[in-house]
Amino acid sequence: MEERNPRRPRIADVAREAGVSKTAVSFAFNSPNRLAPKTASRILDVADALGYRPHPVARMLTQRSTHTLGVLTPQALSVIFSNPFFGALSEGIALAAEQEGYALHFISPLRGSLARAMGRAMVDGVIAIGLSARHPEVEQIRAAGLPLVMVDSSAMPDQPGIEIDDEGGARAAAEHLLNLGHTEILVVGVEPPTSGGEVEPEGVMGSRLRGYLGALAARGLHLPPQAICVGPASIEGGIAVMRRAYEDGLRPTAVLAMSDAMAIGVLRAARELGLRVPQDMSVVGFDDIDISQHTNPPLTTVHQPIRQKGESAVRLLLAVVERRDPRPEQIRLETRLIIRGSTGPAPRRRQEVIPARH
Amino acid sequence: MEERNPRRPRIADVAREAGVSKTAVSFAFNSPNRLAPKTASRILDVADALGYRPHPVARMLTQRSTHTLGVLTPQALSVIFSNPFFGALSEGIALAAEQEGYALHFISPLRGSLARAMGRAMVDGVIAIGLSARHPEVEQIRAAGLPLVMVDSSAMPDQPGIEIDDEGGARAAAEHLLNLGHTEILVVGVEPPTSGGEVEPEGVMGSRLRGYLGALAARGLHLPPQAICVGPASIEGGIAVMRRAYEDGLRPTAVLAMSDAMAIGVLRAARELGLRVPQDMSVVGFDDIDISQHTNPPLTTVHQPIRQKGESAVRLLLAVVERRDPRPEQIRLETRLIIRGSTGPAPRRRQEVIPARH
DNA sequence: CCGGTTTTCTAAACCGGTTTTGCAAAGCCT
DNA sequence: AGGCTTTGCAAAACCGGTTTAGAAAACCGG
Repeated sequence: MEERNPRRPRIADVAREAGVSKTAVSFAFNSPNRLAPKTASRILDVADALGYRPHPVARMLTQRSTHTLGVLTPQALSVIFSNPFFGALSEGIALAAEQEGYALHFISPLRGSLARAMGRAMVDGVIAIGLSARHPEVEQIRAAGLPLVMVDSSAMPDQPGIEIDDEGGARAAAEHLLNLGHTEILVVGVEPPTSGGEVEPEGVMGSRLRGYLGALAARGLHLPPQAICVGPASIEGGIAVMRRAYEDGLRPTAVLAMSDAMAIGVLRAARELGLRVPQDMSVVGFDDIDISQHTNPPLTTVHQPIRQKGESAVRLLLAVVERRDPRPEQIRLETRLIIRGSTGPAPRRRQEVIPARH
Repeated sequence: MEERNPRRPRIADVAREAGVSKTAVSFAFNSPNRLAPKTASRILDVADALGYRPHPVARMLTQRSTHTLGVLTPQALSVIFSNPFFGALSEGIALAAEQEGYALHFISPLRGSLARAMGRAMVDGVIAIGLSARHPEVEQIRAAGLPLVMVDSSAMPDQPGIEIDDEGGARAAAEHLLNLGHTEILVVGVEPPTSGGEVEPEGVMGSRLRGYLGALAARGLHLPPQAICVGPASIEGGIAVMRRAYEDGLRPTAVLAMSDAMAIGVLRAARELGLRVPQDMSVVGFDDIDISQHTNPPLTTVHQPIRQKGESAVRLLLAVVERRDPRPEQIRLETRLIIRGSTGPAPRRRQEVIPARH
C-alpha cells in the first residue's frame, strides 16, 4: 500500500526530529555560523534524512525578494518563442540575469488578460518588451510599485527604457538602395498585433517606416500606398507579402523589409518567382539576426545590438530593484547598416514595370 | 519632497480604510458573491484608490500552488535561447501552459549550481530538458516531491518522460544516403556540454549515432573514427566542423549532421569550399527546425514534432501536478525523414578522394 | 568566586495573505 | 409571533518560513 500523500516535511518536523527549535533549523540553513558546528551539522543531517527543503514561497514572503525578473510580452509566448529576434533578446536578458543571480519568469497574457497574469507574477521587477505606451498595464505596474524597464517602446518620460535608433537605421537602409540606383521600392512591414492593418506611428515599426519614407522623400521619391505591404513578422509572413505584391502587379527592383525574418521570406519567395538576388532584385532586412549572415545570398541588413539590448535592460532594471539608482536613465543604442550580398545595382532595363511607369 | 518609500499597501490598510475586516477584503477579490454587492464594490474601490494589489507570494503560500511551471535546462539559458530547436520546444511548452493558465519559470544553473537554482524556484512542477539521468538533480527533485517530466533524456523507469525515436530517424537518414550510392560519409555530431569529446551513449546524440552506424554497418560500411566529428550545436559549430574535416583531408560525398543548425553550417561551409549541394556533396540534418525548409537548397532532414513534444510534456506534467493521474506514462513520438533538396545521387567520379582510398 | 562578555539556542512576533469557524441580523414560513 | 434557515461579515487560525528579543549556559580575566 503506497502512501498517497507523503506530506512535504516542514521546518517544524525537522525541528522536532532534531530536538531543536524552528529558529535553529532556519539558522542551520541560512547562517550556520550562529550555531555550534555540531548542532548545525546534526540539523542538516536530519533535514537531509527527511528530504526537507525550505519552501521557496514561504521563504520569499519574509525576505521580500524573489530573485526573479519578469519578462512581459504583449503577445502569447507560443507565438514569439521561435522568433529569432526574441531568442537573441532573451539570450541577452538571460546572460545578465544569470550573472546577477536572478531567474527569469515569462509573463504573457493569461486567458487573454495581461493584468491577470501580472497579478500572479512573483517577480522583483519587470522587463516589458514592445509594449506600447498605450497599454494600460504600464500604469498598473507602476501603480503597484513594481520596477519596470521598457524595451522597444516609444520613450515615456520618467520611465526607464532601452531603445535603438530605428529611424536612423531605416534611413541608412533606404539611402543604400537609392545610391544603388533603385527607384522601384517595396516596403515590407510588420503588421500590428491587434490588427487593423495600419502601422501605428509611435511604435518601432512606425519609426522604421518614418526612416524609410524620409530618406526616399529627401531624394524626391514618394511611394504609392500599395508599395507598403504588411504581414506577420515571420519567414512565412515575408513569403506571403512578396507573393501578394507580385500578384498585385508590383515589380520592385528592391525590397525594404522591417525584419530579417520577413526579408528571408522575401528571399525565398523571390527564388520561387525566378528572380535572382541581387541581380534582379535587392533585399535589405532589419535586425541582423544570427542566420542573416548565412543565408544565400548573405543578407544586407540594419544591425542592432540585440543581445546588448537585453543585457542593458537587466542592468537598468536591477539598478532600481536593488535601490542603487533612484532614477535610472533611458538608453539609446545605435544601429548600422551591414552590406552583404543581397543588394546590388538596380537592373538597367526591365521586362516589366509597374503600370504607372509606362 | 518625494516620499522615498511609499510602502506597498497591505490588505490591512484596505480593510481599515474601508471599515471592514481583512476577511471581507479577501472575499472581495476572491469570492465577491459571498459579500453584499455594494460592500464588495466599495472595497474594490478603496483598494483601487490605494493602489492595492494582493501580494502574489503571500497568496501562493496559502493556496499551495504557484500556477507556474519550471523549465529546467542543464546549460545556461544564455547559451540556448537562440537555439531554434529550443525556441520551438519552448513554443510548444508555452502553448500548452498558456492554455492551462500556467506561467513559465526558467531554471538554469545559478552561479554554477542547478541545485541552488532549484531551491529558489517557486514552481508546481518541472520540465527538465536534456537532463541526463546521471544528474544528481533528478533524484533531488523527486525527493522534494516535486512533479517532474523529463524531455529527451534516456528513459528512466518510474519517471514520466517524452522522447522521440532518435535511433530510427538516424537510421532512415543513413539509409537514404546509402540508397543514393554514398559511401564516403561524414558524421557531424553535437559535442557533450561537459566536454571530453566523447559522445555519451545514453543521450540523444548517442541514440542518433547508434542509428547512423547501425544502418551503415547493416550494409557493410564501417566508418573510420576520424569520420565522426563533433562541435557545438550551432551554425558556427557546423561550419567549424566541416572546415576542420576538410583540412584533415576528408572528402565526403555526404554529411550526416545530428542537428539542423549544424547542417546549415555545413551547407554554408560547403559553399565557401566551392562545393555544390547536392551535386558535389549531400547533407542531411536532424530536427526539421523551421528555417530548414527555407535554406538554399532546402534541407533534407529528419523531422521530429518539436512543438508537440513541448505540449505533451506540459500535459503529462499537469496530469500529476493536478493529481489527475497518479502514474503517468512515458510518451514516445515518431520521427520521419523529409527529403528536400540537399541530397542527391553520389557523384560518379571524384577529383580527390580520401588518401586511404588511393 | 564573581561580574561581565560571548556563545548557543528559544519563544514569540512577523511577512501578507486565505480559510475556517462562529455569530448577529435578516429573511422565510406557518 | 416564534422557530428555522440564510445572509453578511468578523475573529482567529493557518500557510511555512525568517527575524528579533532575550534567556540560559559557557567562558574569562582578575
